[in-house]
Amino acid sequence: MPSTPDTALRIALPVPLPRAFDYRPPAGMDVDAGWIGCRVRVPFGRGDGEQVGVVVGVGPAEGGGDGLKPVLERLDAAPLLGGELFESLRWLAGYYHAPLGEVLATALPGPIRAGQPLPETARHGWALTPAGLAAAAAPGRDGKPRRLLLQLAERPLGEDLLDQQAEDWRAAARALAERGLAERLVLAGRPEPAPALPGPPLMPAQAQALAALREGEGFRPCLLEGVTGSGKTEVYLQAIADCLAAGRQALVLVPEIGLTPQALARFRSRLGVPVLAYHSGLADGERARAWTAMLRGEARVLVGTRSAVFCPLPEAGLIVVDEEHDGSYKQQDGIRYHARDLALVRASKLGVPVLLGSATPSLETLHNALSGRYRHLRLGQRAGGARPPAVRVVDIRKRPLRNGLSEDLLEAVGRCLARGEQALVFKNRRGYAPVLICHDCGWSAHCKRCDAAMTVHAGGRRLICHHCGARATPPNACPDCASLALQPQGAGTERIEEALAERFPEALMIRVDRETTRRRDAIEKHLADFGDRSGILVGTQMLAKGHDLPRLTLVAVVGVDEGLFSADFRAGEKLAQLLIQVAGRAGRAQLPGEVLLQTHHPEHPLLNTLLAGGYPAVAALQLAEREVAQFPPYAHLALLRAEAPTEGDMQGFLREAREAFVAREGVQLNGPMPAPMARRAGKARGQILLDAAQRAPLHAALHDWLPKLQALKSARRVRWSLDVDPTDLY
DNA sequence: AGCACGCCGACT
DNA sequence: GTCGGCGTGCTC
Repeated sequence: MPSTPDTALRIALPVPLPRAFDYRPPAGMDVDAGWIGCRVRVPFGRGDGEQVGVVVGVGPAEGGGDGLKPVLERLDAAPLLGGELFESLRWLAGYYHAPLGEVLATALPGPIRAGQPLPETARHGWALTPAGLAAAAAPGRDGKPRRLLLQLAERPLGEDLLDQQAEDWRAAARALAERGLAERLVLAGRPEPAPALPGPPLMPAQAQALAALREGEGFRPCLLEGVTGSGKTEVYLQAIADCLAAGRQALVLVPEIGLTPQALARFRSRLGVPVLAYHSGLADGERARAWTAMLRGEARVLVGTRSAVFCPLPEAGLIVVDEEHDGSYKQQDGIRYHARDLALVRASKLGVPVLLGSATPSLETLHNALSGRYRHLRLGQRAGGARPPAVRVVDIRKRPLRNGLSEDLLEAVGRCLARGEQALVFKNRRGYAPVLICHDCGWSAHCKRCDAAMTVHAGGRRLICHHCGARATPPNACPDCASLALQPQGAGTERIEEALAERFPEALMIRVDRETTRRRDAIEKHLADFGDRSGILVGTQMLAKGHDLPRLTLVAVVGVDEGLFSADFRAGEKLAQLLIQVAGRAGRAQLPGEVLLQTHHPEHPLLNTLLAGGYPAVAALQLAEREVAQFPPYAHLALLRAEAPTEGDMQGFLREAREAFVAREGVQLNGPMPAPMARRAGKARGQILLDAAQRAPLHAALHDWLPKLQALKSARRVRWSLDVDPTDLY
């Protein structure tokens, strides 16, 4: 469009205001649509404040164009956000009812958002000199330099790629350089797609799944359902190799605890191109570099956690979402987006296949697969002929428990150790005991700032609130009745470890939970130390997936009952997923596995269904329940949460919010109601839940409602947020 | 969210 | 007599 005197630039800024801002072009500059997607520096607010924003539109100013401030500086010569990614981010802003500026701020790596120039992404590599090429053609003495020489004779290799293939190539390279046979240089352009290294032969089910994935073209959402060990990763690898061979980029999303060095190493050792990692543990500069390398097409494969879904894919060929049911794909603060759902939207706009993998698919995804919206690819049995583990329910009604452990369970652990194998005792609760109770009057230690009991730690010498982090020293006597009969009630991982150590004093044992495993790679270290020696692992969720434990044959689950009677409508689904995941750790081809579920409710339908029919049966049962109760995926939810220092402010806001809601056909408003934890960290918490059978009226209602909420004076006294498709109703 | 402007308590 | 508390209003 021609630039007229009143042409303005619409700019999204990283502020929580639901609109863009108009600016005048920089003095003497013409603007056109080529500015859209570029970053600009603009004056903002009173005083001399500046912000970096993104141009989202060019056209006549809405207010006539008078009194607009000028753009100070254009930061990108070419759009940073173009085409599909920009469209997908617009979709995200609309779907989650979040300001576009904030969405852009969430999507861009820190330094890029802050206006820094795009980082240098050039790769250094090694190539043979003419003398080197001649030497490669002639016979020579075998050794590391010789092998590198032959490798480089085929093509120059990037240092990233050499790092991926062997850790000790640098000495060999230096030796070649000293003899004038090889030289270090900057590699221009993109990595040549090299043939993938051969993997194990595919089993029939894997080959079928791959063939079904390859069929057709354009957007194809596929659910790859297969139990632990059925070879999902092998299908991913082949699909990625296809994608690379076609000269296209691949994005692989993994859960937060799934991006282990082993997982990365597996991708790296098999794909003939550099594999970039992207996760929250990366330094700002590294994230910016990986993002930019994808933008420039220099990087071909990116494996990352939730936020990796925002990386540019100018030459996309495939998106993989591993463990698609995993809760870490949903962001739980700021813009509460679901990375799996954004991955689907991106794949659709990009016209590429998206592969959702899981042994225990979310009910949403399963529903889409069963109704034919997604291709449903199934992998049947475990690789290498391993049998599924035998599952036994241990009924502990009226049985004495020693620190939460039944005699049955202890004996099973003893037998496992006697065989020289490994046992995993799983308890979804860290600490010594979940509550300190007075045996005489029933008093229990509660957090002053939360509606929650304090967890006993350090063998009874400390109380910690798991919700706000508050610490306290346990009283010597009951504050209510002065009795000295204060007892830790129930058991967490710490107490279970203690009890097992008492019973099996000789056994090697480690505990893996947030306490013992602060750092990201600490699990790896722990498990590497453990190796394949016989012993006991005690732990929480953290132990449920990943990490190869070849001698693990017994999995004992101690904390089943909490999940059976939770108020959360997703509790059953989550418990079934967790049990399947943790049970999947037991057993290998040569060593059959055993799983024990210790419960007070052996007759519970969820456990019986799981035992009789596995996850598919539980999923079918849960889907039927959701349909009757009109919960997702048969209905759609949005949750307005509010928290304030005083109960009155919080309730006042939610009351006014309710009054501001304009009734709409097909949308129900429930509440205000207290949050399941009505007080947390000293704040009163409440919520309003909207539900609707169809998305369209729900989103129309939210579109009308949000500006009204923003305008409420009571909104200033509370922290509030809207969660579209909440996964937890707390 | 920042940030500035604006009217009421304990300090040099 | 000031420094500063955070209430409320605005940001092209």
